[in-house]
Amino acid sequence: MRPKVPLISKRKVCEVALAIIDEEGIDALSIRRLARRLGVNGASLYHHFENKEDIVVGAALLALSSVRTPETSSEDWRVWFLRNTQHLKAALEQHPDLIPALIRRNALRLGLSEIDSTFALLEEQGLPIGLAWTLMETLESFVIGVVMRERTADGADDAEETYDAFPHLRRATTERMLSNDEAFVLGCQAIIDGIAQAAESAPRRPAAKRAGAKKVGRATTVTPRRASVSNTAKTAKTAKRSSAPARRRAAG
Amino acid sequence: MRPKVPLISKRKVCEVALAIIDEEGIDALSIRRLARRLGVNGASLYHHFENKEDIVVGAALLALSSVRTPETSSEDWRVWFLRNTQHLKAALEQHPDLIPALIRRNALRLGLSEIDSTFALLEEQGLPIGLAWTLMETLESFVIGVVMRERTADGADDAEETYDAFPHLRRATTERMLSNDEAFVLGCQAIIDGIAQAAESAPRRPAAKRAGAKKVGRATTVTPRRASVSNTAKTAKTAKRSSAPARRRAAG
DNA sequence: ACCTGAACACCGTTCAAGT
DNA sequence: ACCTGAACACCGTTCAAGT
Repeated sequence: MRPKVPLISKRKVCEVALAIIDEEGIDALSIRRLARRLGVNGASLYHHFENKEDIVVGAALLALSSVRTPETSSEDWRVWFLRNTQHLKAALEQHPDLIPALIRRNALRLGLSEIDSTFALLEEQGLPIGLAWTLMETLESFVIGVVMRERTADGADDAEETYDAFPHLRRATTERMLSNDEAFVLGCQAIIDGIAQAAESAPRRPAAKRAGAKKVGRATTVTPRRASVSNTAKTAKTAKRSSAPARRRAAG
Repeated sequence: MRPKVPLISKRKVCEVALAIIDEEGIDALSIRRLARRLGVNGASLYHHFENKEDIVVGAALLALSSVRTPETSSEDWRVWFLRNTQHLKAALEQHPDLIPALIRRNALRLGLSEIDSTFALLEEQGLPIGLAWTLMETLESFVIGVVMRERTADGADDAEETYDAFPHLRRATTERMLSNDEAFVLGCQAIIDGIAQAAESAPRRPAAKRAGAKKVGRATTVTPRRASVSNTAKTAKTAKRSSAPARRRAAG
């Protein structure tokens, strides 16, 4: 039977899905379970979502909605970019199960318009626009990696005797100088400074396009490369990899 | 019936599992499918493995076996550590589906004895042992994040007109200065240099244990500014150090 | 000890049928 | 248009039974 006002709202579905994921982990999320908790039949959800992945992505977007508007203050970009990165990390840490889904759907990135205005501000503050993508993507990658790594089991090396055979390892542990948080900030800061450094040895403006082959890294002479990076680019190397499309389900 | 020589070897199972994962993705790996390809009954696998996760981890270890022995040459650690990191990235890129399993089981790390000897060499080469974990974990995290991010769908912004509304975004794309590979090396190098920098402002040896440890980072910040992220692994630099512009900290 | 078929308790998804 | 029960084609895992 059909009620005049729909029983199901996409929003509500995503909220409950997110609750299940946060409470019991993403493996506990099944269509039937989600539907039961919504007081609804599982099949009904397919009138509102394409498939389960769609629901997970919806939950993920919900989880990240708080950090999807970047703070772009009037401070130096090195400062607010670091702070934004820390916010992203904090948000991802609250829902680490969702990271793969966010990556799959490219949903980690801000919307195009936010990116555009962010890039505008970066350029205004003196960063060569040609480094904006690198800055954003590199820090995003770092955050993803750090948060994913935090989830390691880590439950094997508790034996005190384990260290006896490995004195350096023990000392590395006991004399550890940086906490995880400090290490994270150090990494972010290093990347930011690295980009800033690259900026200094780059042409101020796209005036002399070819002139800017400076060395940024030892093994990496920077050749200005403009092949549209969007989707078609990424070159053959990554294209090969990303050619794994939606898996066919009942193909067998 | 039981043959005198077991039909199933753990090794063979992991190899076939890895083949399925690489050929069709991890979602295509099911016990029944794996068993059929092995010419065996699915239930039989449970005499050799605890569960499916165990099999996946076995496949993952197989995939990483080539990079699990670090190259520790006599070069400066900044050099061989970068190279090892690149090797790890290359290995993970060949089996990105396995990264979550590797993380879950903490299998990405080297064995304890390898870590111990790696740390020994690092200390021998002058790195304060208290920074060894941070160095290793930070770069590992970065690699994980970069490889995971490479898997993004990325298929929505193909419309040429999309960029019309976002001029900065377009220019950021067309004037992009660093390729993905270059950006990766830049990030690694920046982290390595950042650690090296932290090492310089640290006590050489655990002499005054509590003396310097505290002020290394204060929740957000790591020691004095490092403006000179050296381009090359060889550091040497230092010249520009004083030119560091008054940098504000992201205090909160 | 090792392998098997059958069964258990689940899945995601589709679809004709109801209103 | 929206919801439902039933069914389809799968899952991972267990277990008594075979040898």
